[in-house]
Amino acid sequence: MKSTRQLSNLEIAQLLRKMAAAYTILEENRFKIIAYDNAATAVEHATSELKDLWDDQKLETVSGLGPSIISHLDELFRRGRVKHFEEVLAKVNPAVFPLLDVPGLGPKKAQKLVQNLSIKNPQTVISDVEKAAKNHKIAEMSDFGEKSEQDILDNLERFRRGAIKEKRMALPQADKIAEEISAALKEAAGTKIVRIDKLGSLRREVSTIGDVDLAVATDDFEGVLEAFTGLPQKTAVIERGPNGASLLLASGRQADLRVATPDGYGAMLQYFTGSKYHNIRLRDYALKKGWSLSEYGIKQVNKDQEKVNNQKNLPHKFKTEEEFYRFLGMDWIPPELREDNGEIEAALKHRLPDLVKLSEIKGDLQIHSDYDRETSHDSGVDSMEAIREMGKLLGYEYVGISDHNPSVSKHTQEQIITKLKKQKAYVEHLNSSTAGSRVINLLEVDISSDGILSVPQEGLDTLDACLISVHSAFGMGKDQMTRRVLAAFANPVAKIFAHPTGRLLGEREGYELDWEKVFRFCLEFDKALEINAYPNRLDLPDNLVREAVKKGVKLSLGTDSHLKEDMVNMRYGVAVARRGWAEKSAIINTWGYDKLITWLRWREVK
DNA sequence: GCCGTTTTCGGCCCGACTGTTTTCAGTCG
Repeated sequence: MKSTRQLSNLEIAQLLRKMAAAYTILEENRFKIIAYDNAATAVEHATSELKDLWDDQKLETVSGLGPSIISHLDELFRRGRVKHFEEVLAKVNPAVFPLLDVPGLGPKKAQKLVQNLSIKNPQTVISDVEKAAKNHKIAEMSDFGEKSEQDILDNLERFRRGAIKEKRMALPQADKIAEEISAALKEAAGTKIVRIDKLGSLRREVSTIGDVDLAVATDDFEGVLEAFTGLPQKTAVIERGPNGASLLLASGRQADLRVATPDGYGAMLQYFTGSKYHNIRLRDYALKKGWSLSEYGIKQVNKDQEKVNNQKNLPHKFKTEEEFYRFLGMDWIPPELREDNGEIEAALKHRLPDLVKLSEIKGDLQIHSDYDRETSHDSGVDSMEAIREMGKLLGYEYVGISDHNPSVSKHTQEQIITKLKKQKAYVEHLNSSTAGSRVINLLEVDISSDGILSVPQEGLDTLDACLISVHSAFGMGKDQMTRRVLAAFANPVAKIFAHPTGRLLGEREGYELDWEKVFRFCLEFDKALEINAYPNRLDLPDNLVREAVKKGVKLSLGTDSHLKEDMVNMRYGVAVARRGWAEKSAIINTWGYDKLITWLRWREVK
């Protein structure tokens, strides 16, 4: 089965959302609208490409896709278009759709605007609306006024800026801001603070973060909010309400604080940690049990609808999240799992995974040293000795030194072999003393565009093992790239595929790979995929980690440090692993030295 | 249109905020 065009999950989700918006304007049954919206969300969150699921006739395994939408998607993959969708969309003025991306404008308001202003052209609608607002045409319209006209102007302005910027931070950057603000707030508010936690995507350790959200348990809301809004890190106070406040920071980032009393803190923490989809599913479950959830606690749903007579229905309060989840009959769910990916079902059955912990990591398997400065890419700045000392400080049994391969343009094959033989002898010399962690003799080897490793076999054979990675020709198609990588990975010395998607957060999408094939290959030949903990990589991404974990593919953690101080970034690699439901057993860095070195040095018989 | 640990029919998340309203609809997170 071949479709005319590869449709990404994101494109499909956008199409479904467009349908939901169209149905909203056409005043379809509101639950049908919700169903389309939910389907869009389900597609966005799917851990596999929908096209691949369709190929395997497994679309119905995605919760949120039912028989009707699946039949439409079937048509979409077969013919590249859906007749029913086209008919529905044809009934809606196409100029509404660009407006939906403007904050504050939804389907209803967008429809009123294009209708009243007689706009038909989706290409010009944004500037047409802007012009109308400036000429005070919008304030005259019913359901709009002076204020909403100005809001539209402001939001169009934000939209223009946002369309260019809208960059989320990498997790480590957001984390650093959170640490700084927390420390300053503790300093300023002192004993008024009973507890302080991160919230939102930051607490769930998502790889990219929008705003920095914090929670404080206190009996003195005023005092804490006063301290927060007075922090010297701020450039402006954006908002200040009774239960929270928002600051603009010098970096242009926003920091939000929510406060709650200690006896109700658990429910608030749970609510604002999200994710939205986790909470929706949780409330849906609770509702069926007769409970209604909110940031203030859990209260009984009044079946008889007579809430008027029942003003005493105050919520149960929860000091901790553990109590909150226990009340619902489930285990406490680690924040990293709260994405509505099956964690609620697992928590009910008491079968949540025992997620890998930083303390279980016994070494770092990608570090660059200054041993050889004529490498194909950046060398590190610290010596192997300094790195192994740092390893010892972090409690590691071993450190994997994985410098880039010697530059091919600056060396002959013979010179590369000679260098690597020397390196091997040097590592052996280091390991003859017990000054720090054991050094593992690795190398990060470039995969050339034709799938050949940039080091001759005799050089590779001096190593304990090598990591392989793509550092050039990113633009090739999925099939060609998969062949390239697997050709290189077939070398018995190649044990770990480093930063496998090649993405750089906020800078570059990864290249495309046929993940089913890569996973199968790893299982068949006993290879590992890296979770690279470098701040702007965090690669493998969490959704692919989840797939790898499900299939039993081994994972390797490496910080890709070029400075020994960066080795502390290991915690972010662990965060990605945890978001992918990885237990200790999935990660080769949790093995002791003997087991690991045996695995690395093992060469399959060809 | 989707879904099932009280339902294959009868439900479908919660609260805040905003602006334009005389009691609520739309949007957001």
